[in-house]
Amino acid sequence: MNKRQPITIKEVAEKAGVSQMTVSRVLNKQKLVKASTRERVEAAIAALNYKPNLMARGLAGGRSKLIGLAYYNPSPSYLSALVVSALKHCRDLGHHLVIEDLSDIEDGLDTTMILKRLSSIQLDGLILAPPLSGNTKLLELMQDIGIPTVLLGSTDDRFKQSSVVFDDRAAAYTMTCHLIDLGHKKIGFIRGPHELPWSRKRQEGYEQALIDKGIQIDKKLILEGDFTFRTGMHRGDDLLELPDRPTAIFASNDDMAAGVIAAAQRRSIQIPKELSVVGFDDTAIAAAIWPRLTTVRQPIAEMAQASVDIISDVTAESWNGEPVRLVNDSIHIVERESLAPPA
Amino acid sequence: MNKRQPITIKEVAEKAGVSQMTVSRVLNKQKLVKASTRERVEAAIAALNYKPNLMARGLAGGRSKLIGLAYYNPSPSYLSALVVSALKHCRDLGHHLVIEDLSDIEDGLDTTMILKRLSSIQLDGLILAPPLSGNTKLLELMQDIGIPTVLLGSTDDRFKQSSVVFDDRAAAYTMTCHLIDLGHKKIGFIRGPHELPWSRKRQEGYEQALIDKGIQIDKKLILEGDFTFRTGMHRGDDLLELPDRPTAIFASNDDMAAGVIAAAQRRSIQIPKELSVVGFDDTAIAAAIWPRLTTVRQPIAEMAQASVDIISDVTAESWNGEPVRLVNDSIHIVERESLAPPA
DNA sequence: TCATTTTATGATAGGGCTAACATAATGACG
DNA sequence: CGTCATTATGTTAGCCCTATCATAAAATGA
Repeated sequence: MNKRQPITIKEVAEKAGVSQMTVSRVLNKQKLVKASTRERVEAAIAALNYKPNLMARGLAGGRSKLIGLAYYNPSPSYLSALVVSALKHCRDLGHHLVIEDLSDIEDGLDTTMILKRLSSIQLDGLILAPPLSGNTKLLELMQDIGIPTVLLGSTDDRFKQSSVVFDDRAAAYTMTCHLIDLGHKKIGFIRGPHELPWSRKRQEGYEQALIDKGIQIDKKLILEGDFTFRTGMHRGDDLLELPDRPTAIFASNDDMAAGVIAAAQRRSIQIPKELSVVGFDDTAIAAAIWPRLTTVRQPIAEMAQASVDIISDVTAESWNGEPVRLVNDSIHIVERESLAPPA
Repeated sequence: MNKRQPITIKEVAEKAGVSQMTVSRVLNKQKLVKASTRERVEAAIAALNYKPNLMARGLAGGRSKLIGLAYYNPSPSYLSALVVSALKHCRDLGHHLVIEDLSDIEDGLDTTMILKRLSSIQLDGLILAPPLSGNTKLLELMQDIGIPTVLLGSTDDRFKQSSVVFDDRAAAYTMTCHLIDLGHKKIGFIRGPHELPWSRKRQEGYEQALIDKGIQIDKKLILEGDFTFRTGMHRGDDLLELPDRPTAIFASNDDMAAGVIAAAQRRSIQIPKELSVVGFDDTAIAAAIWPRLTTVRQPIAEMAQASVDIISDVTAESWNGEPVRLVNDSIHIVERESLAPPA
């Protein structure tokens, strides 16, 4: 039928007996259209089944309705939580999501490549997922290109960029206190890579809790992983081989916690009877192993949604130019089966 | 510096002392440019750090460099494997990936909504991930709009659409034979939802293997799950409660296999000593539990890549109009720790 | 009532690029 | 050296929409 030749704004205008501009105004929900005219135009749009051409819009107006989401070596569960939520919200707001994988951009940071990709596509804004949001050079670059950027999980006051962060420190603090309140005194901690700010934040929360509860920090109980299952298992092995092994292990993400559980199960250590294991993030894997992980929920979906909102707002004309900084402070411990008082 | 006003093709043309069209031809890698001219233009592009404007390109040429990837209620690991791989390949080919979540499109299939979203964005092509690729109504719709579509994991000869499929039947057959060859005779099977073609295919493979090896099919050993960890655990419980319980369980995806392992561990059944468990897909979870899952690898990454290739080719002018149908027949069993000969 | 503000609509001009055709330069060959 | 094919480049006209400014209509007020 009318498939080959898409309807254009011109035809709608004719059908409604108005100018293209009026149709455009209706489409963009501007105020200056009489109610009766608006209705007529909307009827014409519906009748012709008209859909505005994004490309033309982007070209003419400068706004593309395209939001970028860039990441770097993501954990699958984190990525999909992020993508799914961002996507849902994009759709609600009439945007589209363009995913950019910057994984093979080395620390050398191939500026040319990134620039080429990002600046040719006229994104309305860009969401930088961790750990990209901690990459100063990249932030600088974005500031230069002038794409409105939202940093996820990290802020940097040197740049005028919006951000949505989670209080990692407080979350880790809360979880550690929870462990201590249950009676644990020897709590192993597996931190993330030292170069990532949230690794540090989580460790700080852990240490502060120990201090506040009057427990000596034992450096032997603090090991570093890289947020993967594999290193979680290795560091778990290390902790379990200690002559006086911990009664609980707090891994600073779920993948590593799953690794610790695997390590314990290989040694036939009963969880949670002989060893408690807790994680961080509440990603899909937390509920997909047995015993299921007790973990701190990181509100990934909410944060993704907030990021999309910010870009949507920043793109709007009413924006005052100030970066938006959101802190999500909903700390919630998801109780499952991997945690119990010490024997 | 030169950030506010992006460089346009015009400036490049001036700098190189040629017409815009020649620059355009260089950009689009057409043949009809003299080598010396091409070099001059390329130098100008590099010098000015010019990046073509996608929107303008899409508007003028009809090709947007945008490839859509639509899904419905994905498993996180499958989704991220898909996205990451499709993305990588898109980048290599200079495309961008626009993700579309059709999850809340009910079976009623809100045509208007989908149309509105998909047809306004001028996608060069659309990849339909399972189970969308099995949705006849949707396929019909796509055919009508005329977007080149690639079906992932499913074909439908009624439509002239390309597809990339995996031989689920053969893979399940191979795995089942492998179990039997190890000495297993009572093999439980947890199938997927009956409405999905690949659920059926996998079950057929399982049953055919039993038949070929002269083992009676026992319907009590075949249960249905919905590809989630949760139902895997429940059906695992069911199988393990059987008076004469199986020595091996073949779950038709990894999430369900993980559920079976959890169920066994709760009953202190040793894996693989007392029970072997195998999965299907080789997604991230297979290596993120202990014991790690022996599973059939589904080449998600390769298939995603192939899909992108197809769209890229179909978009090219040289295309002959025929749908491309690819079958990936690289069946590979990933041996890990969850499988052993029966006690 | 007419001047003045406010509100609603229209006309025009691109935005950056490519398709399609037109032209110019080059080469082949009798 | 002219003819014709071939290859290389240029010109022009849009693609579909929105910004901007201009105009028209309605509302306000003295």
